[in-house]
Amino acid sequence: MTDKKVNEPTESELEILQILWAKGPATVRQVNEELNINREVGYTTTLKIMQIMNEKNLVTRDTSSRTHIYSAMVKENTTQNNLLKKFIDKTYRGSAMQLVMQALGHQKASMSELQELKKLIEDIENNN
Amino acid sequence: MTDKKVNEPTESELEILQILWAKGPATVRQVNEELNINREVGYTTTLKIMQIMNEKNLVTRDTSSRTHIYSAMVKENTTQNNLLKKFIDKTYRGSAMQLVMQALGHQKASMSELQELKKLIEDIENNN
DNA sequence: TAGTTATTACGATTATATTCGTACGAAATG
DNA sequence: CATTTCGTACGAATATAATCGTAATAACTA
Repeated sequence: MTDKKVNEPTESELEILQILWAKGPATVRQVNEELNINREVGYTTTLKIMQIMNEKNLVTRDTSSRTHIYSAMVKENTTQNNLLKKFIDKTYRGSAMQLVMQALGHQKASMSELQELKKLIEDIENNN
Repeated sequence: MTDKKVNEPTESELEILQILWAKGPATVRQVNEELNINREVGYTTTLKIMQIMNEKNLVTRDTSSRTHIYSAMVKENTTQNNLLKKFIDKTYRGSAMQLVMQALGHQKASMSELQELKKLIEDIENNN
């Protein structure tokens, strides 16, 4: 058991990860400005959270120049999957299918998305 | 705007709702015993949370006898949908389809479930 | 009926996440 | 070079959720 425990990001941390995933490596200021599009957040607040994220190894930072550059250390896909698993357990008592059914009602899917989805289902059927 | 703000249950509250949804109306003791199957929780802890849930109108209680009987006031479906919407926004930047795709990888679906799912997709296609 | 047990109410404590103020120093600017 | 601006570090304050201890009293039991 030398594996590090999986550190789930908190809500604020996830918000910051989203920005880093979308924009790539960024400074605290850049992230903070991005956050402030939606809601008011103080600069040192963002800084502090990103420092904590660094301790948790959710991000790394390049400290070679005075202005540090932060990069996501966890992958979007992996993070989503971890959160999804937990969410399914807590909210759907483990039934992924039930979640899928409800989620389909949640958004108008494009034809191509539906095609893709059908193909995915075919694949699953064939492996059964 | 006379509508009450939607009160999302916290994690502990959701856990208790799950029990009430599954078992129907129950006493604090019954809920607490159920919770203790998985992890240790003090009786007064459960009591306190259920009292808070009552204030939030997540549950009602029959106080006609000394031992109060609690019932869920919110529907499982509605609660799941509210939480799902928020989850999709926060974790999948609003893309329900992406969540669906990932969720399908999360559980072996039975043939009948897959049938049901395909039917649902057909329906969506026809309404497009 | 005396003592034990069960139940509620409620405040206090603990845990965790979020927010922010302040200090300190580096860099830029006039 | 003095002053202002920008950046990090860090502790403290605040917010919210979760846990529990204690008091009061109703109900049960020997």
